[in-house]
Amino acid sequence: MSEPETDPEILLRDFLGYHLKRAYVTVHADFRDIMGDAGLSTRVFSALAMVVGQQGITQSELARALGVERSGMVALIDELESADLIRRDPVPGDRRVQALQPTGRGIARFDALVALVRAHEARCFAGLDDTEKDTLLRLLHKVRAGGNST
Amino acid sequence: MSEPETDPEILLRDFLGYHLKRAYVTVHADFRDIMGDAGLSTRVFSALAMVVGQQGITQSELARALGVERSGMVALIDELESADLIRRDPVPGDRRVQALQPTGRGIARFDALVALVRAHEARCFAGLDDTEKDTLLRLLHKVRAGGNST
DNA sequence: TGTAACTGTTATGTAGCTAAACAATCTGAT
DNA sequence: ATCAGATTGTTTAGCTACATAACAGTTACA
Repeated sequence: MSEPETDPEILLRDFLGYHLKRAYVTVHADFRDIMGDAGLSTRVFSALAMVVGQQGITQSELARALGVERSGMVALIDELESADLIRRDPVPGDRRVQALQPTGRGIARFDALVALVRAHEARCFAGLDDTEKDTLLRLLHKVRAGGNST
Repeated sequence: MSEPETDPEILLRDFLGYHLKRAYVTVHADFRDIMGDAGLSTRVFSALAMVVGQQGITQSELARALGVERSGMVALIDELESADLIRRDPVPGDRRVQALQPTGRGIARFDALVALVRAHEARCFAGLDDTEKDTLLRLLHKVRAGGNST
C-alpha cells in the first residue's frame, strides 16, 4: 500500500506471460515498421528463411518447424511462389509432397531482408548488451522447451 | 557448413524476435489450455486485473496501460460488464469518462483466476529457477523500454 | 490387398487487433 | 464569454494470423 497509483500494472507485474506478450508486441510492431510496405510479414519472412536454410524442405515439415498447421502454410507458400521467391518442385518417389526451393531472386531477396531484420533487432534490443542477448535467447529457448514442444 | 541438416532453424536461430514469438505462442497456448472454456482470454484477464488493481481507471487510461487502441477496449469492457465483473460508473465533473469498478463478483472471479494463472505460469516456466525468472522479467522489461514506449 | 497414415488443399470461422469517423464533452487562450 | 482544439467513448469496417474440419490423392505396411 506504499504507492497505490504510480504503477498501473500493480497486479499484472508479477506475471511473466504478460511481459512476454508486451515485449513480443513491441518487437513485432518494430519489425513491421522497419520492413515497410514492400517487406514481408514475420511469418512469411520466417518461412522464406527456413526454405533458404533448408532447401527442399516439405510444406508439412515447414509447418512443423514453424509450429503452425499445414493448412496455414498454403496461402503463405502461394504468396512466396507468386512473388517468384520460392518454387514448389515435385519429388520423385513421392507424388504427395513438394520440395520447396528458393529461387535466385528468393535468396537475393532474403539476403537483402536479413540486413533489414538485423537492423531491426539491433534497434529493438539496443538496451541489452551481448551477454544479456545471449541470456534472453537461452531463457526463451528454455521456455519453449519446458512447455509443450510445438 | 558443419551440420547442414540437423537444425531446421539454421538461419532463424540468430533472431531473438523469432524466439520471442515462439515462446509467446507457447505460453499463450498454455494459458488458453489451463483456462478452459469457462476462462477468460489473456486480454480480458489483463483488463480485469488492471481494473482490480487500479479501481476507477478510465477506459482510455486502461487502453494506454495495456498498449492497445481505445476502440479495442469497448467490446472487451462490454464483455466484462455483461458478465457482471466490472461496472461503468459515471464520474462527477467529467461526463465524458466512465470509471471502471470491479464488482464483488469481479474481484472474487479474479482471485480465483489468479490461482489458475499462477499454476499456468509455474508450468510454463518450470524450466527456469527463480533467478532465471527474475532475469527474464528484467530483460523483457528492458526490451519494452528500449523500443517504442507503447 | 486393404487399411491406416500422410500430403497438400479448400472452406469456414475466430481472435485480436487497427484506422477512421462521429457526437458529446471538456480545456484553455483570448 | 466564446470558440478552436483536444479528449472520451463508441461504431463501423477491415485486416492479419491463425485454427478446425473435411477432401481426394498418394504412400506404407500388416
